[in-house]
Amino acid sequence: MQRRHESGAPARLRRKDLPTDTVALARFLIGKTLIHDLPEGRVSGRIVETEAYLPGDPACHAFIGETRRNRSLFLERGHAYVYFSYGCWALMNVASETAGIGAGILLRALEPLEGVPLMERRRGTTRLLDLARGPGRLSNAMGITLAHDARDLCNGGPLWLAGETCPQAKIGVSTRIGITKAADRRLRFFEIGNRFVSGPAHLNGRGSSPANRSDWRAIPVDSQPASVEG
DNA sequence: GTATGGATGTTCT
DNA sequence: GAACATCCATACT
Repeated sequence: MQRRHESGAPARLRRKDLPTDTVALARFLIGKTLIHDLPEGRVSGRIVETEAYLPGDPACHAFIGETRRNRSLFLERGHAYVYFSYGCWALMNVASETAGIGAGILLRALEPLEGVPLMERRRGTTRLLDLARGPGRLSNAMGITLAHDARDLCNGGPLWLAGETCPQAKIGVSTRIGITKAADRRLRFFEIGNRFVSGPAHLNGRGSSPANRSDWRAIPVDSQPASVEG
């Protein structure tokens, strides 16, 4: 679904606005705004896809214990964990839980809102759909690099989270993408029907055959985070 | 629309 | 030296 962004930025999210629980935060972030104020101007986008990496989760980088690479996951919620993936890409996460507990949310896709020309230049394409669909593209379009690892997104800095630019649509849940450990857990969240969500259609609520219906499901509006898996 | 394979560098064994 | 929360081009149905 296409959206025009409204004039004026939504309010900054403060740390106390963020749920502490990792699954709750992953769901909360869908529909919120990621903003980066660069010297060249502002780039921003609507978060449409996230993945939760929980405490004690074998797929979470923090599972092996705190190392130099993953230490940002152990920061208080609202800090960035940015790491280098597959030799080319910086992947952006938001640390969750309380300080000392290693867990976080991978931001997988954005619907571009502001600074589209800047994103196009960084990405080397003018295809709106390809600017920030996928975690590597997202960081590339937003100008997020390893230098942003451990940054606090809630301290008034240039990289920050903001509220919704329009009401949150329904959220779907599926298995996570591109992992081998704990691959059956349903910890990927996305805005149902949004074309800027990455991954195969059968995981995004757009599967054509009825057999694919079981690959994802809508989350009941009032469900508790603990009940969305399974 | 989906599937496959190569490229890339850091981290940890 | 293997693993890796990916992307892109290419070759299919």
